[in-house]
Amino acid sequence: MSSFHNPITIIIADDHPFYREGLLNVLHSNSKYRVVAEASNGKELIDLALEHEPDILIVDIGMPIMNGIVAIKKITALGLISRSIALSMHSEDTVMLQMLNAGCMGYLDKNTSKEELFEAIDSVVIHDRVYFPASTNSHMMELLSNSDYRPYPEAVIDFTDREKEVIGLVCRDFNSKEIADKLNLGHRTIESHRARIMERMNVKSVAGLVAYAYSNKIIGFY
Amino acid sequence: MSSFHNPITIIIADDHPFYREGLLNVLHSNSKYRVVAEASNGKELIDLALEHEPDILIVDIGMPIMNGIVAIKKITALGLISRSIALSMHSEDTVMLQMLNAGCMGYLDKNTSKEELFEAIDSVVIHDRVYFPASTNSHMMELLSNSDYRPYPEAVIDFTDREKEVIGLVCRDFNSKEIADKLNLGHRTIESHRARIMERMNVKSVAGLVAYAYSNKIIGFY
DNA sequence: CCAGCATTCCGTATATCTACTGAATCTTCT
DNA sequence: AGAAGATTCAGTAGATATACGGAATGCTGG
Repeated sequence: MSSFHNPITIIIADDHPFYREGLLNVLHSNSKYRVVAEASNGKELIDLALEHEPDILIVDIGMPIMNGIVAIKKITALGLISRSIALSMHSEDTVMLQMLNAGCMGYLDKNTSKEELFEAIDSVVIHDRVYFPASTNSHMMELLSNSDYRPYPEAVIDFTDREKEVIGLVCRDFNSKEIADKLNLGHRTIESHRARIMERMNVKSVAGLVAYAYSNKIIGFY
Repeated sequence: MSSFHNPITIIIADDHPFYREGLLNVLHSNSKYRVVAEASNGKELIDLALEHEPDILIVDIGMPIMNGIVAIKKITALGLISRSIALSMHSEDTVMLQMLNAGCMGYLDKNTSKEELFEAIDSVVIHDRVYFPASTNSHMMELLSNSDYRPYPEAVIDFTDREKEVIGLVCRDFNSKEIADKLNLGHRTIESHRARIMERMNVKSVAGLVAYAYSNKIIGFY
């Protein structure tokens, strides 16, 4: 059903050169695979994906400029490449759900093994099947069956500049009045922004807002 | 003044095998350096440091089980090794300050270059001088001179089990009453915990609490 | 056994946030 | 010019959180 090159062509995307080096090394050790390009952020990834049209993208979620989920979303939206595997740091289940929404077919913890990586690639490219590591899968099932669990709504929300500014200041422990003074605005305005942000994030309180911001790498980690 | 082996002996610590692989590769390419061990978490790092007593530790901050800062702190507390370089994801200045407290002599962004890594190692090991990348340094200066900036108090706070439990639930957007129900406690008890946690974190509100928890990887990222 | 700490609980008062609305500018895009 | 969205501001009410101070219980290591 699925057609692909031989060797399987791959683009890897990660903002850490050493991690890319490691990935590259591992993939290079197996002649079944060929890495045709490397990207260090989401924008680069889009350009390179358009240029090379590889069989699969192996994409780090947390990248500067444009994160992996947004990039994958845009690429799949272009109808270009339907196969990608996301790499994430902490097997965050919310991220996993976002990814599925974005159109990813596989998910790997960043501290995965060589064997699992190969298995994931083969599953997605050759067998055209989604791949999730057994461990995280069961963990997610558990979470999904837990009524307390409330996944974040969309894959990635495009917050406006002002919203991102407010999010950043909230995360830095400033209250509405302090933020208002800082931005020369009324505190009610800030509260409007906060309410709107929380509504869009689908969280109930400032705690959720900050957690969401960190989980989704919206803030620059001052 | 500073004595060291030839080649310079190194232990690297990172929870991601591929990142380790990349680091290893880069260091292996230069005969001046020799990696004598690899750790995938802070506890392992401590054991290996005791065993090998290398010239320098290159340590990722964000690792499971025990993070890099705690590990370095414990190792330096043992008077064993005084030289280490911390690797961090996002050039977070709060982390940088924590690291200095812990006794680190160098700091590198995880997406640093091969050249900068070598420069950092040589600076710390050979010249016995602290190393900070020019970019982050100026940025930090700017932050330090900014009256709004309030660094976190200690390097790492040992929160009690209950506190960590509460921190986790707060980060998951539950309010005091919900947490109380979940733990079968009074909501005032939870508020006491929150107050105590915030006091120790030296933050003013939930926002600061959650931000601190994420920045310091206290929570398990559910 | 005692000191120290973790854990639990609470009253009062104030600060801050959140919900629910509604609405006036301003920019941007078509 | 008109539509859509971003940004700004605000009233009212109620929910939550925070400050400040105090206290009882239980466990643990010296």
